[in-house]
Amino acid sequence: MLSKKTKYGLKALTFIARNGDDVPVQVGVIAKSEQIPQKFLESILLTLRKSGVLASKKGKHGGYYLRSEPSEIKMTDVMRVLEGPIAMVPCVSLNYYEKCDDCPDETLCSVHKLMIEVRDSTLNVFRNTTLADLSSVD
Amino acid sequence: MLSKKTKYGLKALTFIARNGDDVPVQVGVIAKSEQIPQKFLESILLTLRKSGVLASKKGKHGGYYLRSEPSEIKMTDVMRVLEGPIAMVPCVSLNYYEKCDDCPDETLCSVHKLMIEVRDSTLNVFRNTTLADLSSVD
DNA sequence: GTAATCCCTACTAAATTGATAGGATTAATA
DNA sequence: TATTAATCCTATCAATTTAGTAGGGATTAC
Repeated sequence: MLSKKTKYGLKALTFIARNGDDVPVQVGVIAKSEQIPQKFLESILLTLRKSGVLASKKGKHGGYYLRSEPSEIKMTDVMRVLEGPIAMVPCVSLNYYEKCDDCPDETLCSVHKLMIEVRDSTLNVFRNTTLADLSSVD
Repeated sequence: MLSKKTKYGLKALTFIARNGDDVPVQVGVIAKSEQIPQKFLESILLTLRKSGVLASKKGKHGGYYLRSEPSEIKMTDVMRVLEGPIAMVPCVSLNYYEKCDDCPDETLCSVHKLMIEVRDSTLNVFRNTTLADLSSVD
């Protein structure tokens, strides 16, 4: 299951992208429009900022804005920040690889074999989708 | 993340498939060989039996065996039983569809759009992979 | 009838998720 | 400079899910 965190994060990013990049968008505005608990959304946007996807402006008339063009923001990056590793098991993760305690030989492990396939196909989607694709109304 | 339940279930199915279909395999044998807590594995194999993937024989010299040929057991079926819906959100699930409370219009939802893609690519893997593929040693 | 095996229900500890609370910090503007 | 409106940060918490454990009942081979 997709976590609420990721769902809210994607919705918020889409909202910001659709808004255009002239002025920063406030958390409160997004929360109200997208029906997201404001405090929860605050923490989500904070992690997106810390990870470099979003930038922010503090104080009055502050808010969040995209650090790059929507077409430059890949889902691989966004999903890794919000949802964590794309691989369903650490032993097939590109960025967070970890050997299984049990598995004596990965090449013989059926789970490993299957999860490599799943990882690759999912990765293929995320690599070829940007925030611009999500934000377009087609 | 893939649950342990699914991981153990897949390993057990692979073990049974590799064993050949002449005699039933006991839970204890699988648990020992694959380093899976026996009682936990018992409950997993039970759900696989109830869902029609496995069949069992009770009593002495009993155990579990495949109900069909490995090449006939699709990962779509196995994964749905073990891990639940393949879609990451209910609003893109083929078998467990549910409308989002928030989303007024799915066609405008960016999360929906992205998750359709992910679902399709994952489904493509599971539809084209059978237990025979997992069990082969190539 | 006894041993081995699946079957079933109930319980539980730990981790994760989805928040909420309260305030500190920063910046615009009157 | 005081006020207001924002982000930023830390801590806490209830509910749910996960990953098991416990104990015994039912069935079958021998």
